[in-house]
Amino acid sequence: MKAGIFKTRMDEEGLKSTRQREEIVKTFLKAPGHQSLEQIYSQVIKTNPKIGRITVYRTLKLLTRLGLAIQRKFADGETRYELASEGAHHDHLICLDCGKIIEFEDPTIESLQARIAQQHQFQIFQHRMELYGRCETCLRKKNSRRKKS
Amino acid sequence: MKAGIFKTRMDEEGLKSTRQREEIVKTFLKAPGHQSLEQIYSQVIKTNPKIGRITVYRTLKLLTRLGLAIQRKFADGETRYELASEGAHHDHLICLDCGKIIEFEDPTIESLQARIAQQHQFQIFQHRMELYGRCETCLRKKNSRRKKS
DNA sequence: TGTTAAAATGAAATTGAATTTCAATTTCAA
DNA sequence: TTGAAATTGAAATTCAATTTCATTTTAACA
Repeated sequence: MKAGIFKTRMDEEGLKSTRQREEIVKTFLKAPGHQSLEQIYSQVIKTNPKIGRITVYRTLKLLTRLGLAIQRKFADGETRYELASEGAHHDHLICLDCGKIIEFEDPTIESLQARIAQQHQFQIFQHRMELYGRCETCLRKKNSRRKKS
Repeated sequence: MKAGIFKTRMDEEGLKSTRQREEIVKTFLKAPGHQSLEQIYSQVIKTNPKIGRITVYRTLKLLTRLGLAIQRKFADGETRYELASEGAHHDHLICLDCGKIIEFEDPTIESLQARIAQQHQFQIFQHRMELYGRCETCLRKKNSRRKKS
């Protein structure tokens, strides 16, 4: 997503573009991934310490409403936001040691969904799949530590 | 799970069995499924209005620690508890209209997990898969309503 | 059976994330 | 430039969940 789309969508909704919103959006775009509200906020105040946490909350919520951001809640409870454009529909691998979040897409999930839906006569709108474990880096670290001790 | 196991596990941990705990556990066992803290609490006070919400919270947390209950957080944000014994590893279908939660197990999820893990060199400990949509009953209701209007 | 240390209870206070309120400020269309 | 409408941000509020702490209960032991 380019910053321009944000302004266009704002216009469409009759909303106003402010300095604060522009800075928050710019910060959000600069560091993609799955950022928590606190992470975004702490980045924003580096540029402009006058912007309040409240405005960051509101702006991210606004981006979500406009369809430009997606809100995610993983098992750790923290609310995170990611760019809506980052791949149509992906799921997540989460490292329980370092917190790294990796996106993945797997075509077989779709057919799996379809089968489950049919079995239970459900109409599926969306899904959530998260795999929790240990990433390659943390796995190596742990193994080398074990050898030493 | 039988109520007896609870006492045995309590003994093992050096914990004390109290009237309140017994009533909370009995209530929890009586209505299996995926109950929210509030649902359990409102059932408990029907039997004994003197039991506080705090004790219900603590007891469910205790059951989780003992491995007898499992805590779940779905997209609606409410914390729910289910019996640990209800099938080793299952996932959930959630109706967005009526809130009904259906459990399912699918063997292909395991192989899917294994493939993703290998691709990303992850070691998977656990997963979470939730399908959100509309259940058969609500689907029928919606269709019949549409025909009438 | 009585005593007592350890554990549990429950009311109130606290926490922490997120939201609402409201007066002051800013934006933008006319 | 002006003014209505929207936005901002501090403070207050909400809401679930947790912690604190004085009181009560439990169960092990004398």
